[in-house]
Amino acid sequence: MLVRGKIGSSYNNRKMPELPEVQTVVDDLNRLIKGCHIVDFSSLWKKNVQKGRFQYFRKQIIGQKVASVSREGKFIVIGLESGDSVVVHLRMTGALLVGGGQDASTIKYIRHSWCLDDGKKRMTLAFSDVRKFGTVDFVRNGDTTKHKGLSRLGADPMNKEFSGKVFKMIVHKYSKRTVRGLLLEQSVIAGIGNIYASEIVFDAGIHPERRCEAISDEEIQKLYVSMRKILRKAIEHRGTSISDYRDSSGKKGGFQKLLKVYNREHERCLRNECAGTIKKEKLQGRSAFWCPKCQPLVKNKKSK
DNA sequence: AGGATGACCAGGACGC
DNA sequence: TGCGTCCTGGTCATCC
Repeated sequence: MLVRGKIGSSYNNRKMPELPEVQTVVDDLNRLIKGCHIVDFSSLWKKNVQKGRFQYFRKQIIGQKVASVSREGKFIVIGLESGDSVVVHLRMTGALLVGGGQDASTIKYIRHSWCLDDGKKRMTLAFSDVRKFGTVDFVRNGDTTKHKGLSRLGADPMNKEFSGKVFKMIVHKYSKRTVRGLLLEQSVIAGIGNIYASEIVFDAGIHPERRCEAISDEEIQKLYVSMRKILRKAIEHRGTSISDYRDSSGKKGGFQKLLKVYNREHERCLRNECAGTIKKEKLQGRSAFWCPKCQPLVKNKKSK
């Protein structure tokens, strides 16, 4: 029996599924549900299914076959053989669990479930979501322009075409933004959330509030390398679990052991030779963590 | 007009 | 015990 009070004691320290967590789920689903037919769909929170058009959603997907699963920013796109798509966003506490992945900490929060058939047996794909912010939508012909969230997504930082050159152009274009603000802006760079934004700027040794126009080309390059490195490492470790995140088997990720600043307020900086203390502050309404010694706030230049 | 700010959504934890 | 506040990301309205 899980003692939830203990697990959730650091409630402000829970985590959202960001790019690496979503990628982990997508990779798992590709392995587990590709080729399955959708036999049935039910929901206990219809409000978040196609903005309340539950019957429409259900009708569109039943009988369809799962062709592939992919990621767009933090969205999970379940491609169907007809060309239509089911678009899922886990928001803060969502998890997609296949078969027996449910445990005590997730089973009581199942909001929607799909009954799938792989030709030999039936299985359940369950959407567990404590906060009920997660959404499920149907998109005809995979036309992403018809989906509000998908249509507004910026470039994917893990895409091969997202080069250092492209990143530099973005940083120059959004010169008035802070570095952290830029990393978190889904319409520019898709997939980075609070945890990884803090980890990336720490790795690059850049203060989160530096303005884009004030960072050197060398720093832009550093930031680019850190962004790709941190995200790649987190995917390798199957994401970060602080409280809620579970992969599709209900298991936690492993990247939380490698976090250098996130959730470490008042703790010692982990960089060798640094005696700094990790600072936490709300920036643009979200908690940011950084080491004031490793990431000094170099005065932002006034624009010329 | 671009960027910042705040409300909203939901509900568990926590302080009093 | 119970109430108010906090916290979280994405979206949207509003303000400067």
